Amino acid sequence: MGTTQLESVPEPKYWHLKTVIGEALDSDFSVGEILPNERDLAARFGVARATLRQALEQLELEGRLQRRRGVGTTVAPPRMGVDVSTTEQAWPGAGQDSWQSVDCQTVVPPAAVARLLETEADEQTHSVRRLRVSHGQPVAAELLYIPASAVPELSAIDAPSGPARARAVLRELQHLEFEGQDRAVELGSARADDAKELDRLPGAPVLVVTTRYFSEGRTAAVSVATYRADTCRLTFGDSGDLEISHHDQERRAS
Amino acid sequence: MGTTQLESVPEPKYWHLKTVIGEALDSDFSVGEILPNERDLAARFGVARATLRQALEQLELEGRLQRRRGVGTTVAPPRMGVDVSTTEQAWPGAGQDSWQSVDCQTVVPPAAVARLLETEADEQTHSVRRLRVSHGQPVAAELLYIPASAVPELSAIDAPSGPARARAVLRELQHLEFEGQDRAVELGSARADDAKELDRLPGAPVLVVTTRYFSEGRTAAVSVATYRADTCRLTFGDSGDLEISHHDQERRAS
DNA sequence: GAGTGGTCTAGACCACACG
DNA sequence: GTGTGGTCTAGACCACTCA
Repeated sequence: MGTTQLESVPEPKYWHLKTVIGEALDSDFSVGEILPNERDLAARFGVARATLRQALEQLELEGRLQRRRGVGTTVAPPRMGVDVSTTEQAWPGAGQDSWQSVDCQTVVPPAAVARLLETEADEQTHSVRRLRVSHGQPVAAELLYIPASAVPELSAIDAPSGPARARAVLRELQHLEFEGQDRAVELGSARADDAKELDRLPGAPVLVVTTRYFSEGRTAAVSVATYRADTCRLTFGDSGDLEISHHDQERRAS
Repeated sequence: MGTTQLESVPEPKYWHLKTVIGEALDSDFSVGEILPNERDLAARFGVARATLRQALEQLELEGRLQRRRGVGTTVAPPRMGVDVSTTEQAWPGAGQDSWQSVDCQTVVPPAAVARLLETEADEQTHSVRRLRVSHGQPVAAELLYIPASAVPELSAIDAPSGPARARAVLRELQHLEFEGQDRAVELGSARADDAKELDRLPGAPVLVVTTRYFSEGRTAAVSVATYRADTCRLTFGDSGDLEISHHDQERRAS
């Protein structure tokens, strides 16, 4: 009787909110503009703050919003394309590769890395910390693991740690014969140390790029690079100028 | 007096929980095993259910848990490696490429896709829907856009829609000269239609792979493929057997 | 119908940035 | 200090799966 339309599958409020706000971002806001605070927005839409936050979280995940504690919520610029192509086959640190070395230590790698390196679980590796900056922003933090046995000359390097040692280690790497590399991308959440380098909170979504470097028939190095998922689009090949946002997709006609 | 240790930066409860549960998963649970329900777990750890859920969400995001409404929470198997390398340069649908065609329609593409295709905003395109299945599970849903003007022969195909038309369209594509492709990966959230194909809830995190196909000096096709971020690790090159989980990384000695 | 995860509420307090 | 987003609580109800 009263129900003219049967809401067979009621859409969650936060999903509907996300759509509404997303459309508002397209039409009424420009990049960098600040949104009303969460309490006001929640009141305006007649929902609890937690529900409003669920919608904002999704929009942030899609790279459309940027939220900073103590500051506010702003409209994010389009994601920047970051080249991670494997076409330029070379050791990390070769030439000018947009990474800056931060530190180097000697550590026993985590089990997963040891497995990739095909070393004993407790074998020592050099661990180089690097940071990738693009357009003035940190976009990725990397840990590069090199088995001590792969480059014995490294034991001769003076500095026990620090950026100087990191650069020296990378320099030694170039002397090995490069036989290829291997890459994988998956979703992860930022560890505390990575989050700090990337200016994000721990647990922030990141794209984890794992690279294996081969030399002399074995795995000579493994790199685990965590890219900010909110601000980065990883590009392979010459698609650096590619300009697409997933949210721009719409439902096609049914 | 009473405070022997100053908790300078108290770790969020959900973060600590995530760590504790993560360790428990490694030591006390095996793949496929079901966890206690959320209400019991929350009570056991002495936190609100919302807080417990925040921890579980993170673990699910990292591919360590699988939650299904009405069923329960289970320990997820390691992510499967899905090859998306660009080394095998060819048109989509060529040979046996692990995709199955589902449907084909004639639509005006979303603005972002039109931009990639370098077509007018309202130009018609063929839109092929494909599904990728790996190890018996759907891992990706794709929409492939081909400007009507790029392959005029397509207007002669009989079927107005359906898988038969999809296959016919792909067959026509093979006749064009292949000049290269372009790929980008970014984080997104599943649209309602993709979520349904992937057996996930709308908004679930996905890895969006955008590919441009070039022919005769122009963009002849654009593919937008959304991969389940929880179950997939995208591999480039011959790293299909790569076995790493990000969570396996640990803090290195400071 | 019982049990599960998913959504939602209306509060509270905390950590942080900035003037 | 004030205002922001981040965390947390203790409930409630809903949608789904399965016996």
